[in-house]
Amino acid sequence: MAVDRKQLIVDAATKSFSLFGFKATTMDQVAKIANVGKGTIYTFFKNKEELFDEIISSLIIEMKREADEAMDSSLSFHDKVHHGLYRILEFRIKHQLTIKLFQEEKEMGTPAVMEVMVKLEDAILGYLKEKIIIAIEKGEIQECNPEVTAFILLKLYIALIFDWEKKNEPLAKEEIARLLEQYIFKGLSNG
Amino acid sequence: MAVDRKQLIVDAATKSFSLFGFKATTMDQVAKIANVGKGTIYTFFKNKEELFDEIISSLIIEMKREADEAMDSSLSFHDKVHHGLYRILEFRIKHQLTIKLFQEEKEMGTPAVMEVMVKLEDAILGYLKEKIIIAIEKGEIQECNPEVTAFILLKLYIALIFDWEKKNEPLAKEEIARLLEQYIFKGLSNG
DNA sequence: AAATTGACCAAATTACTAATTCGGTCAATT
DNA sequence: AATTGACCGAATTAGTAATTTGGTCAATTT
Repeated sequence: MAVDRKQLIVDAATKSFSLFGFKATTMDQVAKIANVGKGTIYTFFKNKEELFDEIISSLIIEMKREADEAMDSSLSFHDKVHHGLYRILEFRIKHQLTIKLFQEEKEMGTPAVMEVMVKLEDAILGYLKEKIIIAIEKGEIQECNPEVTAFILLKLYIALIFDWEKKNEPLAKEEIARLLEQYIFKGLSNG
Repeated sequence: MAVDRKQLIVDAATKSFSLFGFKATTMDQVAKIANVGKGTIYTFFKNKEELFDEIISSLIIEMKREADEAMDSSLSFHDKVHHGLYRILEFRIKHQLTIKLFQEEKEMGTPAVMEVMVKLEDAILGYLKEKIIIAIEKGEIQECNPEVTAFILLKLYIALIFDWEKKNEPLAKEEIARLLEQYIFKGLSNG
C-alpha cells in the first residue's frame, strides 16, 4: 500500500506548528518535512488555516478522550469534575502544540491562532456543560444554569492552575481539589 | 498664593494619560497642558514613570475609599464583598484612565503599564485579604487561607463581569450577587 | 485519467536606512 | 532659588527596497 500522503502532511504540519507556531510555519516547510510537493497539500486542504483547523479538531477529540478516561464513573461529581478538568489542563501544559499556540496567542495575537483558542475553550465549556446537565438530572448537584456553572468552573481552574503560579508557589493537585470542594461544592459561609 | 505647579502637572498628566495612554503621552505635551516648562516637571518627578506612579498611587487610594464607602458595616460579609468588589470593578470601567491603561496593557504591552496594573491588582488583593481576615476573626465565615480566598473572589468577579460579556449577554448586578452566593457562600453540592 | 509536482506570481512581510521624535539635562533667565 | 526651553543622544517611526509567503496551474509522473 502506498503511503498516506494526507497523514504525512498532517504529521509534518503538527510537528512544525508545535516547534515554530502557526505564523512561522511555511507551507514550503510543511511540504518538505512531509516529503511531498507543495501542490499536494492543496489537494487535501483548501488553505493553511483549514490544515490548522483539522489538526486542532483532532486535538479536541483527543482531549475529550483524555477527560473521559479521567472521569471514573464511580467518582462523586466534584471528583469527576476535578479529575476531568485537571487532566484537560495538564494536557494543555504537556503538549508542545498547545504550549506554542498559547504563547503565540499572547505574544503575537495571530488571528488564526486566537480563533482556534476560542474554539478550544468552547469545546471544553460544551463538554463540561453536558456533564453538569447530567449531574443535575441525577440529583448529584442542585439546580443551576449549566452554562454559567461550566464557565465558572473553568475560569476558577485556570485561575488556580495558571494564574496563581505567576505570583505564588504552585498549588498541588490535592490542594486544588480541596479548594474546589471548600468553595464551590460546600460554600464558605457559616450559618 | 501662587499656583500649585505640582498639581497642575499631575492634572495635566492624568488628562493626557487618560486620553492617549502612557506611551503616547509626551513630556512636552504634559508641560504644555500644565502651562509649565518641561524642566519644571523634573523638579517634582525623577522621570516619566515616577510621575505615572504617583498618579496610580492616588488612584489606588481613591479606589479604596470608594470600596469602603460601598461596604456598609451593617451588611453581611458576602454582601459587603459583593458591593465592595463591584464598586471597584465599576470604578475601573467608568474611569477613562483605567480603561485606557487596560487597553494599552492588552494591545501594546507597554512595560510601565504592565507593572502598574500588577500593582493595582495587588492593592485590590491586599484590601480584600484584610477584609477576609476580619471576617474570619468575627466568625462570619469559616477558616480559610485569606490569600487564596481573595484571589479566588477577585478572579471570579473579573470572570463574571468582564470575561462573560465577551461571548454572552452581560450579567445584571443582582444576578452576579446571586451567583456569588450560590457558588461561593453556599456551595453547589447536594447532601 | 488521476495524482503529483515545483516554478511562478501577486501580496504580504521583513530588513534596511533616513528622518523624526522623545525623555531628560542644564546653562541662561526670571 | 525657581523656572525655563534650546539642546542632546537614544529611541522610534516612516519610507523603501528586498525577500518571503500562500496559493495556482501547466507540465510531469504514475
